[in-house]
Amino acid sequence: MKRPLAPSRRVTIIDVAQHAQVSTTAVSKVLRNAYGVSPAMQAKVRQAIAELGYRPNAAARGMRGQTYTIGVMLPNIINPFFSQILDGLTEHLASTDYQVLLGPGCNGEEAEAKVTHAMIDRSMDGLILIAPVSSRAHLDYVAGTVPTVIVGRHGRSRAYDTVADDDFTGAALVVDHLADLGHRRIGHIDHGETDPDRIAEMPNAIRAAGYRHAMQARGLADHIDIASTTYTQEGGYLGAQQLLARPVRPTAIFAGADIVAMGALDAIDEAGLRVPEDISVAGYDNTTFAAFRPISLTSVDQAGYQIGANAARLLLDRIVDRTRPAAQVKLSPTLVPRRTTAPPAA
Amino acid sequence: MKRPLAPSRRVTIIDVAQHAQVSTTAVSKVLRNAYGVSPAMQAKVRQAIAELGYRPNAAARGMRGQTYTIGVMLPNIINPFFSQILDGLTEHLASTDYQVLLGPGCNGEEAEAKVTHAMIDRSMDGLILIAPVSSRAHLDYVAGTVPTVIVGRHGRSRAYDTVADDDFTGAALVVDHLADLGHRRIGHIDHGETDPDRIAEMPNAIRAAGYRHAMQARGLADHIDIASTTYTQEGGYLGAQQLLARPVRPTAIFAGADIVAMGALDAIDEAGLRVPEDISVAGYDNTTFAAFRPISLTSVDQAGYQIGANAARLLLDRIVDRTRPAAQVKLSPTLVPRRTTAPPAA
DNA sequence: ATGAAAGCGCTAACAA
DNA sequence: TTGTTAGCGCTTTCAT
Repeated sequence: MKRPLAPSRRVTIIDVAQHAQVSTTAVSKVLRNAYGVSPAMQAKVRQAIAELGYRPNAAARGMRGQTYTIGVMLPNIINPFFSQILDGLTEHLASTDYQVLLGPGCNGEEAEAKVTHAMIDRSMDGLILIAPVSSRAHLDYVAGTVPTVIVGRHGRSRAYDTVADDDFTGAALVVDHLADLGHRRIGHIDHGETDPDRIAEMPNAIRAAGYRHAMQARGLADHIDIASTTYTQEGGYLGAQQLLARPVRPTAIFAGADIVAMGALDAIDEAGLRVPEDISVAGYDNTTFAAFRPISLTSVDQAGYQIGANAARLLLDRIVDRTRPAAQVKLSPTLVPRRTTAPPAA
Repeated sequence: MKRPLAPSRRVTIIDVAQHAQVSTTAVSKVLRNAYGVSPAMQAKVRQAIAELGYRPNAAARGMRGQTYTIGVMLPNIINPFFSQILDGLTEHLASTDYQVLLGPGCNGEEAEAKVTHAMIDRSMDGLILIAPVSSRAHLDYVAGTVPTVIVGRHGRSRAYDTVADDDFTGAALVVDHLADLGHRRIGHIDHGETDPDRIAEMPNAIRAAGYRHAMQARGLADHIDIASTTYTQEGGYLGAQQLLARPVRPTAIFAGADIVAMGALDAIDEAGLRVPEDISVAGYDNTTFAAFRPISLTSVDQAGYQIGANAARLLLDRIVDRTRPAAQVKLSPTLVPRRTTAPPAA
C-alpha cells in the first residue's frame, strides 16, 4: 500500500491534470471516452491516472453528469429467482462503466417508495424495479423522473419498458403437464388480489388466470378450484388444507410459487397423504431448493438470466434515448418435471 | 401527481429557502438537525419542505458532508442467512436517516475490490462487508478510507470492528449432538483453505478447527476424518463420496454448510443409503430450506438478526467517532435438531 | 440565532 | 484538439 504519508486527501481530477500537464477538461474527456482527444493526450492522461491511482468521485460527477450507477430494487433477497435475474443484469453491465447497487428487502408500497426515492435522490442513472407492488401512479412517477425498467409485471406504460415472463403460458404448462398425466381435479393455490390494477398486472393474478384458461381449454372447467391465500409457506399450508377438505379431494395441486408448494407439502403430510402417490404437487419459479433431492419439486423455470439481460439492455438503451417508445419483452417459461408429480392413483 | 408544468426541475434548497423566507444555511441546518435553529425557524422550514415536496440531493450533500448512505457488500444474495443479517441491519437503521444499499453478488477478491471501490467512490458514510474473502491488506485499506464493519470473519484489526458468530462453538454443538446420540465415526466436509490468513479467519476454517477440537474433547480423536472440498452442493456431493468410500464408513457426516449437506444427501442417496437410518447428516446455517419438511435438516442457527443489528450499531458508533478502539462482537449459535440425525444403527 | 459566501470535484458550454 | 470558466446543490466557515 504505497500512499503518501500526508493525511490522505483523495486524488482529484486536478491532481491528475497537473501530473499529466494537461487541463482538467482533458482528463474529464478521457474519463468519459468523450469526443475530441488525441491519442497522445489519451496516453498521457491514462498514465497519470494509473500512477496516481485516481478514481473519479461519483458524487461530484453526479452533480453535473452521470453517476454511472444503476439501482435495482428487489422485493427480497431470498428468492433465488431474483439472484438469476441479477446475474443476467450484472453480466450484461459488467462490460460497461455502470455499477449496480441494490435496494434491499422491501415489501409493501411504503418501503418501495422509500427505496425508489433514495435511488432518485442519489442521482442514479437508471432504475430496474423487480416485481414491484407499488401503484401504477408511483411507477409512472419514478419512470418520469429517471429511466426505468419494470421487471415481472404485466401492465404496460408509455413511461417505462417492461420485461416479464409469460405467466399465463407458464400456468398452462403446469395444467397441461398434470392433465397429460391423467389428472382432472387440479386445484390451484393463489395469492389473492383485490385491486383491479394488480389483477391485471401482477404475476400471481396472471398465473391464476392462466390456470383457469388452461383448465377450460382441457375441458376441465368444472374442476377449476382455487384456494386464495398468499404466496408464502403459511399460505400454501392453509390453501392445501382448504383444498384437501373439499368433498371430493383434488388429485393434484398447482401452487403458485415453490414456497407455497412447501407449505402445501406440510399440510399434505399432516393429512397422512403421500406425494406423488396420493396427490401430485407442482410449484412455480424453479427455486434452488426445488431441485434438492429430498424435495424434487416439479416447477416452472422462468428465464431469470434472460430477464436480467434484457432489462439491462433496455435500460442502457433508454438512458441513451429517453424518448424512444416503450418496449415490452415477454419471455417463455419452461416446465421442469420432477418427482412430486405422477399419474393419479387408479 | 400535482407537479408544475415547467420541465420539472428538481426542487432545491434554494427554492425551500425562498419559499420559507430564510437562508439556505437555515434550511441546511434543519435538514441535519444541526445546532442553532429556533423552533420558529424549524417550523417554517419544515413546512416549506413539505409544501414543496423537497428532497435533498444526496450527491450534492456528499460533496461537502455525508451521503447518508451505508453500503453492504454480500457474497451472494441467495443465502437466506444473509437475508436475516440484512433484516437486523435495516431494522436497526430504519429509525435513522441512513439508507442501505447493497453491493451485489461478488465472489472472489476482484469482484469484492470492484464493489468496495464503487462504494468508496460514491462517498458512502460507512461500509459493512459480509463474509469477505479479500486479503487483510485490502480490508485494512477499505477500513482506513471509510468506517467499516466486517461481518463473519474472525481476524481482528485496529482498523475495523468485527461481528461474527462463534463458529468454533457451533461446530462443537454439532459434534456433541452426534456424539450424544452415540456416534463415534463422525466425518466432516470442509471448504479447503490454504492461505494462512484465511485459515485463521474464515468461518469454514474455524468450523473445521472446532470440529477437530470437539472430537478430541469427546475422546474421538482417532475418528477425526475430514473431506476437504468446497462449500457448494457439488463439494458436498464429492466430500460425501470420499467419506462413504472409507474402509470403515462414518455413521454421521457434519457438513460445514447446509448447501453442502444437500450435496451429501445426493451422494448418500446414490449409494443406496438412508438418512438417518444408515447415516446421520447435519448442516450449518439453518437456511430456510433446512426447515422444509422433506429436508428437515439438523443444522446450526447463527444469530443472523443479532449479527446485523450489532453491525449496524457498531458502524453508527464508528461514524460518530472514527478513532475509538476497534470492537469485536462474538455471538453464540444454537443447534436446531431435526430429522436427519438419529442414533446410529446398532 | 441567523445569513453571506466560499468551495467540494466534476462536467459542459464556450473560446482559443 | 485543447483550455478557461461557470456552475451543479449542498455544507461549512465566519460574520453579524
